[in-house]
Amino acid sequence: MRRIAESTVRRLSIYLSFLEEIEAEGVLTTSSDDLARLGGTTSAQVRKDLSFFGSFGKRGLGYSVPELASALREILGLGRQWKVCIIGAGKIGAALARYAGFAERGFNVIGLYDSDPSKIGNKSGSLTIRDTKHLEDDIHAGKYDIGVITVPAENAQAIVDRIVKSGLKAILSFADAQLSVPDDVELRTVNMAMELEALTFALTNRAAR
Amino acid sequence: MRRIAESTVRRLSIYLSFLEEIEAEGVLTTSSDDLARLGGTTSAQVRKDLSFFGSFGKRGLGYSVPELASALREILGLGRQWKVCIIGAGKIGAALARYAGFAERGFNVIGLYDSDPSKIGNKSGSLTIRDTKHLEDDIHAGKYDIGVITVPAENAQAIVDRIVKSGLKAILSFADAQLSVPDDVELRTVNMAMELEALTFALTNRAAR
DNA sequence: CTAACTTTGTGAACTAATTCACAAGCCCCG
DNA sequence: CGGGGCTTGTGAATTAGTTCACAAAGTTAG
Repeated sequence: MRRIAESTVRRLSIYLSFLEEIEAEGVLTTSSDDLARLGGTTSAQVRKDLSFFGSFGKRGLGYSVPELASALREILGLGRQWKVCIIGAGKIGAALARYAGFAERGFNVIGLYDSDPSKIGNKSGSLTIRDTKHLEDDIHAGKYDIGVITVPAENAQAIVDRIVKSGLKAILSFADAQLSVPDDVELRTVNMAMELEALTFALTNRAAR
Repeated sequence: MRRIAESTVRRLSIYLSFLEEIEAEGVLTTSSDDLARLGGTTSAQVRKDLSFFGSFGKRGLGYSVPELASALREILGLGRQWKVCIIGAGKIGAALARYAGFAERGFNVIGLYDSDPSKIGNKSGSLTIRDTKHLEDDIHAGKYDIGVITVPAENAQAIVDRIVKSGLKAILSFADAQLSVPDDVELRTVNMAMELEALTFALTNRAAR
């Protein structure tokens, strides 16, 4: 399989969320044009994106909503349950731990860690906060597929190094820090400062656009 | 000015955060090579990114850390304070409202809204939760530059429509929904589902990469 | 002052991503 | 059952973004 662009994967997510929405409404077929209108792209782009993975539509007719949704779930790896741990039981970590949207998509948050002794043992929702010193053992035991990092920026790289060393291959970081991981580990960073700066850049340079 | 790529703006943020880090350590000069190593890019990319905005270095020597940091702050629109409101005082909204990282960068969260009568009037940190029915008036009064949306996905578009109509030009959304805004409004979306799906896509298709 | 050494800034070359445009396939109607 | 009308799937063309490669400009040492 050819290397798939990140932008393509992002759009597949968008298509899928739209498909699930209309699937729930009982809509049976849709078209690349419909998908494009919602996703803010073009119908050619939609078809090109899908074409990397196969051929899912019927010419003259469009796509079967349930079939395409199911195919996209498979492509995106949503055909199974994923075990997630959150490291950092601060405000954001706790908010994420209780975020229902995760479970709906097959992401089961089954571990929450912190290094602050005053937090360890406390409950956050249904989870008991564990000491980060157990992280290595828990990861080795295959407890988790994905780690979510919500520790302060200055501790983030150290935690990442530890969990990478223990064999975790996918990390989502909310730390305002530039992290580095080996090539075989997938890292995504949600950096609020960066998003806000993209906004202020646009506001400041509006005249130029 | 030529249209600046989003990827360039993102990298400028990364360069700036590195510069501020070493500025605090008292480092006086740096090079495109240093900036590249940290940002996970190449020195040519760094120089190209900067070249869209002018010429900031000295050949043979590199860049003055304070000067380049200051130039980047100016370019990114961080040379001033920004007034931010958060709409949706749920878990995530409340966590963001108290997030110290915002203020450090000149983003002052001075308004927090919710439509739930049981929340209105409550305090979250130093902010009192206001009824969303005041949003239009407050925006018209010029209270805010940027709106952060943390309402449930199903209400997000309605809120966006209201604040756009009231004249707000920059929105950061955390709702798991595809939102649409007019061309002259800048919208960024942080979609957790999408980030996780990018991870599971990578995990599922690892062999192919 | 000159030569050796660095590092920037930037056209040119290259690579990646998007859009175009149209043949191919399928449905429906008469 | 054949023709008109749609919509897909996909090479080709275009546009956008990255990397190369080197002249220009500055620094340092002798």
